[in-house]
Amino acid sequence: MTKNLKIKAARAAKDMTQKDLAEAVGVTRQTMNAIEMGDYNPTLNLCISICKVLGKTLDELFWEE
Amino acid sequence: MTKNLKIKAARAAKDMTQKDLAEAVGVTRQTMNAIEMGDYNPTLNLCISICKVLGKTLDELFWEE
DNA sequence: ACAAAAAGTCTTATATATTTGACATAATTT
DNA sequence: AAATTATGTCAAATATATAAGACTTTTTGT
Repeated sequence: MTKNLKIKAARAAKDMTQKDLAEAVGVTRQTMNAIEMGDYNPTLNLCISICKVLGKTLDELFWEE
Repeated sequence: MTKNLKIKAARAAKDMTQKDLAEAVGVTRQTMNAIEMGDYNPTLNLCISICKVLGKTLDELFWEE
């Protein structure tokens, strides 16, 4: 699996730390970190929560051509 | 959670049964059924596999406004 | 250069996605 | 109408996502 830089970028755009995002989404900092690092297979609901907090869509954050 | 009719429709468009789709995706028929029934929180990788088999995108199958 | 904050990594424990098998009902086919 | 196929559902077992805590490294700020 590959790093998810889109989340990192969207997070930066909102000036949020991994911890901030994790709390906003209701998940652990370690989980958020693992997702960004790409060694994780998150749950759809978690993906959707992340999207909503960051104001992005599933395709924008989790789809790769 | 609510029924995922988008998957059902995309599946119908390809003339695939739940079992067909499940096998193409490498998952159990029960799992596919549960996802369509909406009482499930599938994994991102599984969602992506479903999308690829059905020729759709994450937003098209799993995003709700 | 130092201090503090943020990010990355590991281990153990817990919650939950997914499997397997079996059975019931709905829909199709002959 | 009988037989076959597709769908829906349940219970028990297994695999894996996520939690919690501790520690290291990297980045940022002063």
